[in-house]
Amino acid sequence: MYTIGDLARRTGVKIPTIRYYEQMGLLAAPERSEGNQRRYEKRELERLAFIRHARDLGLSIDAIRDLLALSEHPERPCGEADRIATEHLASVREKIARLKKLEQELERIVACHGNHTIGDCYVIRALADHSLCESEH
Amino acid sequence: MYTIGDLARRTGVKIPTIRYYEQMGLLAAPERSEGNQRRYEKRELERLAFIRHARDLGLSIDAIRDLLALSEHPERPCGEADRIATEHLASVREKIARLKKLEQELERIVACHGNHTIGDCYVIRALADHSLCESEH
DNA sequence: CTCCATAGCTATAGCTTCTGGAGCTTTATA
DNA sequence: TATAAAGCTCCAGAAGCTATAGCTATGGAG
Repeated sequence: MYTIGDLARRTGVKIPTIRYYEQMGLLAAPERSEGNQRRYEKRELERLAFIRHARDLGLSIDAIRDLLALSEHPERPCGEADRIATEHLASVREKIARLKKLEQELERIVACHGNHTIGDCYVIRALADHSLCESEH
Repeated sequence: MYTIGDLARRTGVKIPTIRYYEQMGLLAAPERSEGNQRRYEKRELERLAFIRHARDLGLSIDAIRDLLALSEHPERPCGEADRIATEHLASVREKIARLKKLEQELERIVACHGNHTIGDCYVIRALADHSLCESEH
């Protein structure tokens, strides 16, 4: 039996976050002690570790809920799990692409290196005038 | 004189967002018509375009507030503006690095291609067992 | 057995950056 | 002048937590 604090220490998920996951339906409401404190089994520790890992990978709460539901049916085909992960990979790649464009634009903007005045600072002028940008963003 | 709708059309910032920026102190409360509707000058249109552009580049509301304050003093040195932009560039680069790690991990995870069952699906197993990961994240 | 620190409880609010809706008023146009 | 489009304020919600207040339970020492 684990207390909520045990779970927090073992998974690195903060206590209020564990309670929040319970509220969000990622974790079932666990048994309680006589004094109304949550008491968890090993299964729930593993489930929380799964959630933590998926969150670290950037999956949404909704996607995780779906994956957890799928994982309860080991005999079913895994196409759906694959679809969720693949879609997420695509969204990660999109984010990377977007950020790289920003990176380029920012590199150009900071080229002024702060050694003159605001009045002719490229940072300020570039922000004020979109047409100074090289690409869309 | 522009209405709030004119500003929205010209900058691509939605009307509730313009009002939100006013609340957040990025835009000063503008003049009002006799019927209490907001009426803007060209200056404010330009200011909003600046904000829009900076948001597109991913700068926070706070950073933008600082940059706007700086831009009111063209005679001052621009080191501070440069610092804000440079810091932001660094944070963009960090995000890119983190996302690339995620991308790699997800690529490995989706390699199972959904052609078997949940029970031996690599997506599910990888999420359940962090030790299957190659790098930290 | 009592005391105390630590840990847990609930409920609620706050963060960030908007977005949307309800219910009403103003403005512009025909 | 009638009416449609656009504006107003206020409030709630989305995501994923985090923090606080005010209280109770637990576990070990003396």
